[in-house]
Amino acid sequence: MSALKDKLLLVATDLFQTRGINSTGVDTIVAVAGTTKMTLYKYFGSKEVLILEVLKKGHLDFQNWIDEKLNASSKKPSDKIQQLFDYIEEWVNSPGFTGVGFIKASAEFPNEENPIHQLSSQQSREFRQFISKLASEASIKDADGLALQLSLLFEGAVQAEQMKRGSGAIKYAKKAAKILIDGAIKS
Amino acid sequence: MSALKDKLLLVATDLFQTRGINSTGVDTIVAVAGTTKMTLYKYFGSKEVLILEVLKKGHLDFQNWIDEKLNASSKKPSDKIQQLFDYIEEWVNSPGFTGVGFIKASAEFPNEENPIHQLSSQQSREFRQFISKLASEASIKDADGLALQLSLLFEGAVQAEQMKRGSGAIKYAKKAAKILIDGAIKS
DNA sequence: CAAAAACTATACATACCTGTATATATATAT
DNA sequence: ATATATATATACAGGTATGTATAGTTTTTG
Repeated sequence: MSALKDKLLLVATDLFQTRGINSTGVDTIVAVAGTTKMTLYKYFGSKEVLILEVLKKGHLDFQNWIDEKLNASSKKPSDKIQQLFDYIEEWVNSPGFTGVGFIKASAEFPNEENPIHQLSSQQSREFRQFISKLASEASIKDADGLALQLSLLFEGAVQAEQMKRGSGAIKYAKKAAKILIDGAIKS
Repeated sequence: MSALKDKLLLVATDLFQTRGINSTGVDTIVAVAGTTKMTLYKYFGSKEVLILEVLKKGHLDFQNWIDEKLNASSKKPSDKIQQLFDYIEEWVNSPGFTGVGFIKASAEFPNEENPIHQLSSQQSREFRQFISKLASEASIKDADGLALQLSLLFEGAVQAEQMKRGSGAIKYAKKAAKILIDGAIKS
């Protein structure tokens, strides 16, 4: 991967999150990245492609990070699901955190036929399936149901944290998650 | 209130939710409303004012609707908080539902100094305080904590429902809410 | 009926957007 | 050292956005 392409992805990720996707022009992106439009359009054929790649990279980075954390800390499935929100909290509170791409993207592109909306929707679904797999491995009966509930807490908390940093939303989401997980295990 | 102003607010509300705020031009709004830009700019001095008024009306309408429902069904505080998500479900599943304004608006205007973001943030806070008051009247100890958790579920579920209609998110949010409320009552 | 208010029709100024065309400079590699 | 790939600089085409200016029409009201 070229250094400039990487830089463009990094800058675009930050600007999209802090200023919004539609409100960020390609001129701004290349200016901040220290390059020109010609280069941007060489690596990404259009702004839409750039947005899609930003979303893909963000999702992949998060998935890899959380996967690594969970595997490093414990091998027991029942521990993993319990620790999920601990790591989400750590991730949200990390300095570089600017939000979750697919949550904002789906709000800015509500049309279901739009490729950006479709990718966002798919990533949300993938994350839910990831939680469901954790729940399933922890022998929880209604794994899909619990996964949906936990993903609601996750998306709600990230939303709240984006709306106002340091809102404490994650802390209470974590507590709620524990209650829901414990309830799902017993039943 | 003028009939045309009302129509403009109605049309703008729908278009903002279904196509996004930034993606909806004033030309489109006046065309659908069957009037002209001159009229729009007479009632609303700018697009920003229109957006703010759309948000205010949407929030007020929802608050009035849910307030009325809760007061009509029961006078017992402990019933009210339990029924909150029943009515939210009814509201989300109603035909006219197109989403929650302040959730999308805060995503499209992430800058905390933007008046639209500030109003969205305030409305989210107001709704949380409304839940907190319900919880408090139902003699729940950590009313603020529970309110935050329920609002996360609410925002997450609406987000999910906006992302994909008929996702069943509300149903599971309701179940989760019940668990969290019961847990908060006992402790 | 006549005056005032409300509304329409249309053109336009200004700014910004994405995407491209053209020409030039700078590394890198054989 | 010279060809090739990579990046820059800049201008511009075509579209769309918000907001305004001007003039004419309809509706309401006294």
